[in-house]
Amino acid sequence: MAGGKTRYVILGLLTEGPLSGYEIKRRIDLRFQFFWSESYGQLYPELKQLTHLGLLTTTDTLPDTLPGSRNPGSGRRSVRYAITEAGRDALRSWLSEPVEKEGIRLELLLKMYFSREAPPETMQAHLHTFVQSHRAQFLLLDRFHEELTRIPDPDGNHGDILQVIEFGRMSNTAYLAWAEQAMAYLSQRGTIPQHSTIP
Amino acid sequence: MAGGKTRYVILGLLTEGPLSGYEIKRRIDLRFQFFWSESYGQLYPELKQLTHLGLLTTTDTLPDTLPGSRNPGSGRRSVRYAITEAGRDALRSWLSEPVEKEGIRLELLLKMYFSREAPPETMQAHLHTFVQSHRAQFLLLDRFHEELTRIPDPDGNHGDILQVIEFGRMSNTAYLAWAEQAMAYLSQRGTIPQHSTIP
DNA sequence: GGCGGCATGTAAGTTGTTACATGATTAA
DNA sequence: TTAATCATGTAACAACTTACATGCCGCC
Repeated sequence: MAGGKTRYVILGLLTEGPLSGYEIKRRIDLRFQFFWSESYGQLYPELKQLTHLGLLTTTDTLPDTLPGSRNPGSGRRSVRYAITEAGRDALRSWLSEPVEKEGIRLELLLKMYFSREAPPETMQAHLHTFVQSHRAQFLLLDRFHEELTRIPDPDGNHGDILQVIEFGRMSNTAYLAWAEQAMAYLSQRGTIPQHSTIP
Repeated sequence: MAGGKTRYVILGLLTEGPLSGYEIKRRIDLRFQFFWSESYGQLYPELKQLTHLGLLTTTDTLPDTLPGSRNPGSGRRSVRYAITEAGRDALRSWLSEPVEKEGIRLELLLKMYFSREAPPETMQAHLHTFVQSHRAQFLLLDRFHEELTRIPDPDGNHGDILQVIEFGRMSNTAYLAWAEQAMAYLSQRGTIPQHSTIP
């Protein structure tokens, strides 16, 4: 009973307006990248099930349904999903339920913990990759933030999302600061051999 | 091919000395609590398999094998596992492989993102729980740190572990700082209704 | 005599990933 | 014409959790 959150990610995203499965995936990859992920193998079956449960409705955009299209008979097929009132209820009910225990798994820390078994260069390389990917995350965060500010927000609904971005920024900052420290430690450890023999 | 890390957690932990399955579980729960978790359902079958592969050896401590025991025939049964040279090789080889992409899933942020669908009190309650659990994590981190300093470390091998603890402290600090900010935001959002009507 | 901690294990079920299959459209 | 992106979907597999079953030991 730990999983099954895919459902609420979908429902939540659709409160912003109707989307296709592909678009949902893209939003998750771009916006949620630093705290969530979903695969098509989860997404599509769940969309089907949610529709079956009446929490979503579908509007199948067929090739020729686009009026005034330059090239008739064109236009990619796509299934757009929209949330129903029942779907909104399900989302709200989930929102009020307590957050389940988070099960984080950071392989980097596992390797750091056991790294006395390996030369310092190994961990330095891992940390380097870590730093790179978290620096890249900052850029994605900025891009998302920019995107958000370009969308008008009369009722101040963007505040919650801004908080999420803030989380990304703050945790990333901490991760990078730590990585720098750890790098310094490793280069120092590297110069000191097993047991210092004073000549 | 994403998982299968359980193996290396076991192998790594056993570099510190022989342990029973139960002790391994306990160490993971106490020391790795903020970045890793394992269940018995993973642990025991993996121990069996690793032994089968020759990466571990077992020493079954049977009730009457304790010499000089006050009460003969007593002593709990426990299977102690020790790492072999092949096991060490496997661990070292894994250490040198690149860290796989981390798949974090923070339900709290998901809820924060969609929280405009719920009253501010909901998120405030979730954040409260979040703060509590991360404050508790600090205590566990301190306990572990203390435990570590009590163990003599002639060759300076504890440095790597200290870095892991440092990660825990720094990220926790960031999480708590963020939570405070988010709390402040929510109480302010709470006082402002949908659209401010100036009388 | 019962509870909590020590200790080992399994079976069933759920969740999630990967790889594959398919095919249209657009731009180089 | 070929690669990239859009787009939907499934089957097989791997990983992981939960709940259960079992039993000893020491303490209150």
